[in-house]
Amino acid sequence: MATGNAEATKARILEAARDEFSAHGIAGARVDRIAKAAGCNKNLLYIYFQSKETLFATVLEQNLRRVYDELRFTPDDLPGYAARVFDFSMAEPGLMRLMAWAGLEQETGAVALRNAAQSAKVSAMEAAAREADGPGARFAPEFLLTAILALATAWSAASPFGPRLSPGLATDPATLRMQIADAVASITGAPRTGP
Amino acid sequence: MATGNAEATKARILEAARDEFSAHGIAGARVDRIAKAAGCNKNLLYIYFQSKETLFATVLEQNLRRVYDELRFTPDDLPGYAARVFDFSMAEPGLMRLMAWAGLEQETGAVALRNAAQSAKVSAMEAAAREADGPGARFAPEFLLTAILALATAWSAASPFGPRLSPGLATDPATLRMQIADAVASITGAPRTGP
DNA sequence: TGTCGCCATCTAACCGGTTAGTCAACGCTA
DNA sequence: TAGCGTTGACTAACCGGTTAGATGGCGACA
Repeated sequence: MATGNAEATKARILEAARDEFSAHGIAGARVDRIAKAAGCNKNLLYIYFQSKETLFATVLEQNLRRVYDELRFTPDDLPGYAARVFDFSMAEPGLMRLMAWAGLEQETGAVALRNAAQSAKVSAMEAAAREADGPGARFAPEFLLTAILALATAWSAASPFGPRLSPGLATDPATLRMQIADAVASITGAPRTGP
Repeated sequence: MATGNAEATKARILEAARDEFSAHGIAGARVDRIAKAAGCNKNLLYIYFQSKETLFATVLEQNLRRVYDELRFTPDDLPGYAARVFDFSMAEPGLMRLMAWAGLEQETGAVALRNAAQSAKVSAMEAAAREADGPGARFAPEFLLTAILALATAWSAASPFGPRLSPGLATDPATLRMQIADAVASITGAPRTGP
């Protein structure tokens, strides 16, 4: 582990940092723990990333970008999008928690990224609505988008309402997924996939 | 401020603690700041409440109880309930943040309280559904309840999706309230209040 | 009535462990 | 040997929690 793999070390640090921040937030995270988990010295963190806050910002941005890359937005199939968001939120509880921490702490860094993603989606929804000129949607795109995201992530690890209540008898993900898509369908007025 | 009003001092501490915890969470909160804001000595906190964690638990439970007292649950008018939850979440952003922090940190104290409230509501919904024996609801009560809460609080200060995006052009609360109630109506199948 | 002692309330100062952040040097590779 | 990657040792500040004591109202007793 001597030389040559600075890039690998950086990646290891980012991964460890992701876990630590996801578990404890910025204020609760311990730099020593991150270094230990990454199998390197604490000082490396400060050489590669300037500070704890910068490290968090980097981790957040990197993972947020992953979300936007992996989650294709389909303005003409919002129930399907909701289902995919749900899948993602269940597959990556750590990432959900990370986003929740970032929201609570006054983390300003990723706001721009999020705003851009949001307005892109809103535009796409407007375009889709214009194309299929039906009866005119009941809700504005901004409202729908937030509602869909809230619904799709309501059962994730970061939500105060979902998993912590009655942990044993959690509905199995498959039916939950279907119900979410169904609910979104009835809000948007889209045709339901189920019977 | 010498003697006699221990009760008042305790209340002042609890208020200051609520603000501090709401702003910074448990790990980020500073006991010194709480004491200063409460206008008393730090040691009093440790006399009246045993530790920082206990103080947080006390603050949380007190405020959670307030929620359950002030928010009447109406199983036969879920859109109205959603609207009231929304109003509450907008009127008390600090409390929303407090609950979000408690969810992220592994705060176990208030779970029992919440579970009790949840199952009471689920029972009430089942009873209401049995009484008005319509076509049988599309969704199970547990699902509906979580969905409603997620929707109603999606625009609160604690939500990652709502207010932080496009802060200037936030839809005004009145229409937002109506839209939420409307969305809940279309999920539950309840008659809509609007046209 | 004066005053003595008691107890609840509250405070200033302190403590020891922890934490973010730094520094000077070492080894490996080219 | 030049330099990047890496490290152990270090520090200054911070922070939760503690200790010893000040303040002042109040009842008991003479």
